[in-house]
Amino acid sequence: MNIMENSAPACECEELHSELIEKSRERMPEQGILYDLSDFFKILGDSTRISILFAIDGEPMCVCDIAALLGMTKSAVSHQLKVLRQSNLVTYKKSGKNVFYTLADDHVRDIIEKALEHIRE
Amino acid sequence: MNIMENSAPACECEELHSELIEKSRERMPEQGILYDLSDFFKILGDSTRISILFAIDGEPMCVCDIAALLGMTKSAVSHQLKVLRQSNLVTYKKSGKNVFYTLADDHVRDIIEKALEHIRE
DNA sequence: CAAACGGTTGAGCAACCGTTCAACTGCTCA
DNA sequence: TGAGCAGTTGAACGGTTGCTCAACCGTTTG
Repeated sequence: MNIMENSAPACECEELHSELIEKSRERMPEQGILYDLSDFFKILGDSTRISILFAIDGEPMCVCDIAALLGMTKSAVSHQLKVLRQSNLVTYKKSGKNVFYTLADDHVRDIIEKALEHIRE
Repeated sequence: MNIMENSAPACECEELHSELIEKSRERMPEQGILYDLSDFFKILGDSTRISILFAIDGEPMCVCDIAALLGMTKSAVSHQLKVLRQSNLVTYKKSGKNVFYTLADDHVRDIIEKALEHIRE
């Protein structure tokens, strides 16, 4: 089932340019992809999480240090690290009492870099 | 007298690796940039808005057609278009009763493309 | 072993956000 | 000129989300 063909919350207007709509429909990625995409950006759409990613880019850091660096509680940082873990943006390595977090993926660095360019334009 | 006393919302733990923290602090972009960055990703972090961007990529579309394509009300689409307009991700051109929206920027296409690669990995 | 510390977790709360609804503007055409 | 449609807007509501707080787990150390 595709969003485009659903009958649910219908548009209340006539289809003015049905050809345009049809062409656009063919170009659209499938719904699952769109959700994955927005979910991915949702993760990056929080200043705490972005900050964490910058913090651990370069050298692994433990929760306590990240918390100190960002001026936040361990708990708040840990909650966000969980989100980043679940979306595979970070990995970790336990070492005694500490847990060191690292960027999991170079892709993410690239995307953030491109977004930085866009912002500074 | 507490050593940990500082202006920011303090972390409740000792600074275990203060050198690491200092180095990381130097690498960090300034806070304003971090906010701009997360604000940008926040815009992309919604499936409706991402869908709209895909829809109008290629050929300009009017609100009514986008609504028909996505199975949403004109109102909902218009609200999201406002967000996209305010963050300069889309531009528009009025033509009679219609308003045709277009992608404002190639940067955005690039970023979404990179994110797509990441998701499919 | 018990105390201490790093880290995680779940519940709860407040702020935020996306949709709906209703009212409105402005353009077009009969 | 006025009916009708495209589009916008603001208020309101319901779901989501990020932080706090308190309790907890696992490792280290005295």
